[in-house]
Amino acid sequence: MGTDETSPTAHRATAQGAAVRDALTAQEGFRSAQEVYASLRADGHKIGLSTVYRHLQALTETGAADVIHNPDGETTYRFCGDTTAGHHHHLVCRSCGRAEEVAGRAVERWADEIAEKYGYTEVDHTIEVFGICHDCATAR
Amino acid sequence: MGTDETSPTAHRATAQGAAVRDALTAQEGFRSAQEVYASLRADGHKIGLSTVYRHLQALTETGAADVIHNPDGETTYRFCGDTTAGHHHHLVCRSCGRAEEVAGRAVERWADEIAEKYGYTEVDHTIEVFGICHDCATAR
DNA sequence: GCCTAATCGGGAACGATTACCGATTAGGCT
DNA sequence: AGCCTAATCGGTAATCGTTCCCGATTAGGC
Repeated sequence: MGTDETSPTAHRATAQGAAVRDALTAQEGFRSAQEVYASLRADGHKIGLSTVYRHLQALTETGAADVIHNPDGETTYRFCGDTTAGHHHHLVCRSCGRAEEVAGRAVERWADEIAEKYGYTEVDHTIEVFGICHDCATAR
Repeated sequence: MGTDETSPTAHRATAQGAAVRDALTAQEGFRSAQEVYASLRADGHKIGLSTVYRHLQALTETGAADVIHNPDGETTYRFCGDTTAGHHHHLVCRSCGRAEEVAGRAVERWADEIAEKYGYTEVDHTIEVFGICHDCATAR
């Protein structure tokens, strides 16, 4: 029912739009717009940086991609197959960029509780967990 | 106990260093380097932008200031009187910038748990809660 | 095929932050 | 008190990521 309306992304189907989505799908972890752009060019795609940003934002808006700002303040994107997944957070590997989606009902509750305790409303939050995944750890 | 070693900040006591710290202390919420710079200039201080950044970073390194990246990716600083306070998070008002320090043992535990569950080590996390404080809410 | 509007993409513009480096200044020493 | 040296300052240029602009290109309905 009321999920899909006309076309996947938005209006016209373009090669560039597909390329950006593919580039994101092709890899596990979070990647910056610049990285996506670089890898597309490396693959021989004719695409502009502006276009990459444009599509990345579009994907974000439709919920097809997750965004996080890493500790350095860089904006990174990751494909999120399940548009209906709704709210969730990430456990991101600092070394390889790979990420696990984690639900964490407990944190949501905690956030709501302290917000209420201090009388804050319209609450929202940023929660990301960074670490070194098992593979990267053993690889040392 | 073994906290303070020689002098408060680092080396020489300078007027600019004090000015930056004062500017930060003077207000409750998180403020960007640019804002601190602007308010210092507005107060008639002769200080350079580079210097503001320098001191802000110094304060951060000594733990005298907390840093967070707001959802827009801006880096903001806040004076943290208690250097021994250790790890904590913030409940920040989106409207006035004011913030409450919250401990949240529960979240720490949650973060550690999921990290362990997925086999991640050297775990660290970013947790900030944003909302509208009571004052700002009623002011509408 | 043609036409029109949406999408591209290169480069300029932008805002935040860092780097550079000569000028200034704190403060130990005499 | 005055001097000397090294640390700090601060203006400007450089960097980096991201957005804006606008003429060129292209999808796709007719």
